[in-house]
Amino acid sequence: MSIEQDIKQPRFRSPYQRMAVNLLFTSNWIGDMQMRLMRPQGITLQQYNVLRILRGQHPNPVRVADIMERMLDKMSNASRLVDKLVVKELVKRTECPSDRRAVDVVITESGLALLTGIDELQTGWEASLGTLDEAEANQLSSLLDKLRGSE
Amino acid sequence: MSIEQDIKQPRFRSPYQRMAVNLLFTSNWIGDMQMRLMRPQGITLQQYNVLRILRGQHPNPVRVADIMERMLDKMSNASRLVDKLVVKELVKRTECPSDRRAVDVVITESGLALLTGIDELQTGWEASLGTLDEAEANQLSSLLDKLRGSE
DNA sequence: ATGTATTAAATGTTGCTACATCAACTGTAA
DNA sequence: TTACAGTTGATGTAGCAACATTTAATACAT
Repeated sequence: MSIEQDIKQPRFRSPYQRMAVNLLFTSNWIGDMQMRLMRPQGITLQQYNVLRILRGQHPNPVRVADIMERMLDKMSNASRLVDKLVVKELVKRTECPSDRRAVDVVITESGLALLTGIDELQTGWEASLGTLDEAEANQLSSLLDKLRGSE
Repeated sequence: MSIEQDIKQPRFRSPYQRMAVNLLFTSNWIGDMQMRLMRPQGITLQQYNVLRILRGQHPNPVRVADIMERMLDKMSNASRLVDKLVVKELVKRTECPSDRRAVDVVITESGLALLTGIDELQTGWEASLGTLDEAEANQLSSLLDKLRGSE
């Protein structure tokens, strides 16, 4: 369905405005599906992102500042996200011995197990994006990269 | 810059995962710029979206439910967004005479004036997306439409 | 060694989303 | 007319983003 129909706006000022609106809309559409995927697992999308980052470095610890740097949503409160994950016992937080300001965060076995389960769900979800073939998916990525190239 | 560099993740499971992550990231990138555009105007991005919808129907009133339907971010609290705009005197809220459950919302002169000023800023901002030419912008939109086609 | 600047994390505030629920109102059928 | 289902908007809650500020620890210059 065209973006015009999806948001019931018949005209746009320019191809650029149309593209920008389409991007925000499609991103929400994807984020929404991802969120619905995570909820039954007891975590939110942002908590999942933190866990993924931690798994990427496992068994090495990751500092809160490093987590922030790698998050998609810029930075803000990785500290509070880690809080929630500690409560769920999906990560462990220990004071960094070499720098007592810093905090080392490590994913637990329980956290790794959760991610393993989610991996399967993710693979299934990606299959539902099959309206684009691989070449088109790559082309879309390239256009996005080029768009941001302005910076 | 490639998405791999932007988020410091060297590999993705598939072109589809890469595309999805790229979409979320680029959408945040655009939303961020838009937000910075709005803030000096004293409104948030979501409040701006509500005003745009109201201007589209001006001088006809729009119901809260209609606003929700047209918002990019699905539905939730158009009611509270209208609250904030009423306080700023950018919109007026009156009980709908034909159906006392419904609420008619209309943009004020002050609201229209604000949007006129923002229009210029938007046009300037769109120019900064010029790393893509118009054909590429249209192509990107088409790919996004096709992606959502799965539904 | 001491004072200053810098860094890391935590925390407080505002605004938003998603969801559930509620209250008021309307339409319809018995 | 009355009962009930559906609709419209408001509101309460949890979670996250952006931003500013605070606290603690460290680095550095004098």
